[in-house]
Amino acid sequence: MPELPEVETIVRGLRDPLLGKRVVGARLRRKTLYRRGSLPLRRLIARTVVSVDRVGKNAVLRFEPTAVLLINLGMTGQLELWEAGAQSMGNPKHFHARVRFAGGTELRYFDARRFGHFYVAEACDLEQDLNIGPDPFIATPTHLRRVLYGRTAPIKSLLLDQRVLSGIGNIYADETLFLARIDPRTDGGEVLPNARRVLSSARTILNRAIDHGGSTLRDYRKHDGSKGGFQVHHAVYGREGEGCIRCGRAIHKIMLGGRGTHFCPRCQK
DNA sequence: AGCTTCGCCTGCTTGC
DNA sequence: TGCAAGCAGGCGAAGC
Repeated sequence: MPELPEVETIVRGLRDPLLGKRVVGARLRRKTLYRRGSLPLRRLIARTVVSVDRVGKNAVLRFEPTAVLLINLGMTGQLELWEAGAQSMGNPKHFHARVRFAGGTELRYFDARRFGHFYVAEACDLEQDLNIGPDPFIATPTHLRRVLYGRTAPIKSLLLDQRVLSGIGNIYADETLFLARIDPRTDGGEVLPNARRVLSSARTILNRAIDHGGSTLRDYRKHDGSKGGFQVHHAVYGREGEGCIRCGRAIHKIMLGGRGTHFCPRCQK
């Protein structure tokens, strides 16, 4: 599942190869992958990439003359950087879009479950149009306290809400709460005194994950087709029944807000 | 408004 | 062995 570390890894890999390149062809075959209000992908033809960044879990490419391409990978989206003459790594069965650049480089999009979204606009206010909050590297404890104040939903569910904090998905929500030693079922409003610890834990986990190129459970791949390495460092996610790395007690798995949630009942209060 | 559930979608896993 | 049901979940919509 491409969360912040996975998208950050992909974006870093795409930045140098794409900066300054001019689009000579672009096509998205499956219309359902467009986010509402998007211009067609071919609108990018004859424009040049001037920046490649990440906002929350989205990859954001900006162009001159003015245009912006926003890609959300959903659950199984893959961005492959393809060079002329190379073998494609993606499954052709799930090939949905390509952007061709002068010189022969292509950006290819694969997505088995098709939960991803493309959004093309002449200009856009990202935070407003995406309706997302700051990511954990940008957010302050004050911001977190403000958005959690009085909330009765479980903190785990609120960490998944991109309007509260952007970039965190199911894996890193569980890992963050383990490091912060907070029970995922705790009411959001009761976490206010620990907002600083939640934020610093999120940053620690996300930074570690980025250092390892993200977590590959099944589908996630970097831009060059290789896998991430952080999955072997998960403390709780996917470790139901195994021993807690801190106290040895079995990790529990419950459903919270419809999501599988992993935690140590002894270490997380 | 806030909280929860559902639907989208495919492929791997589980159970009969 | 084979088939059907179960499960995974990011995100937006719908229901309460």
